[in-house]
Amino acid sequence: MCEDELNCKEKIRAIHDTMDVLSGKWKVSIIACLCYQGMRFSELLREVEGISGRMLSRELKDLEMNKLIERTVVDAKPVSVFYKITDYGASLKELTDVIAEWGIKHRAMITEDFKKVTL
Amino acid sequence: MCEDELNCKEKIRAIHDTMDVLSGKWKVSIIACLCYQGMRFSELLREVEGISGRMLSRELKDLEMNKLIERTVVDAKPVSVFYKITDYGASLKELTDVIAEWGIKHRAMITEDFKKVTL
DNA sequence: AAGGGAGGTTACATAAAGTAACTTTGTAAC
DNA sequence: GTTACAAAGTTACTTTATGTAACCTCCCTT
Repeated sequence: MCEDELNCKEKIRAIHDTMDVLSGKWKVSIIACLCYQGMRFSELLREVEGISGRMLSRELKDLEMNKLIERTVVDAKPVSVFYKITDYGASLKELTDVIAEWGIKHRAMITEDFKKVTL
Repeated sequence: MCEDELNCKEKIRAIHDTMDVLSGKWKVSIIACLCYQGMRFSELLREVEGISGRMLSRELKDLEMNKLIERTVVDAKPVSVFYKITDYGASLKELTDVIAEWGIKHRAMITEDFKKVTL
């Protein structure tokens, strides 16, 4: 499956397929976070800055349905819930890396522009 | 700037930075499309399946404001408007490639699963 | 002069996301 | 023993984003 063979419409269909699974502004972040290590609901809430409990709850359900993450209820004294990436979910790591890399370059560029304007 | 040095929060911030620019479900597709070749409004409308004129118009404005694409009015007999990717926008090509590649693998997997269920 | 394409915009309707308060179970603090 | 607080959500309500359809102007063809 050579990427160069893709024509424009095929590529756009493939992009839509990915976007359907990763819809919304939080899923990529959650996946990236769980690629570092599995963690609990409240830990995710702290790591994924800005997300609300309501959205995190929904997004985790979606991701679980798509078999990208796994939910385990840990029967400890105060019951806790552990989320971890599946092998399939881990196949998105390259995607999160590339997105993060661009974000870093972009921030650097914006910061440069800002300096120029204020000099 | 080595990606391995990124901790979880830094990576998530970088992802948010990218997502802010690429917000909504159409921008990645539009960028991918214009990475193939510049084209007119009506051509984009045909290539990016499912998008409405209203959304295409908005998304193109956003992308132009972020200097990812360039808008040129061609003073032909019926005036036409040409959109092309900027050098900066072209820096997103790898991102669109990776997203498209995952979409292809994902579709293949879904199709496999479907076969198993219906056998 | 009627119809159609190009490049949009406007008004209205629905879906997704954000905010804040509330629940339940359990543990620790006063 | 009764606040008080954490975990993991849910519910009700508000705001924003997206979708649908009709409409507009300019020019061209039939």
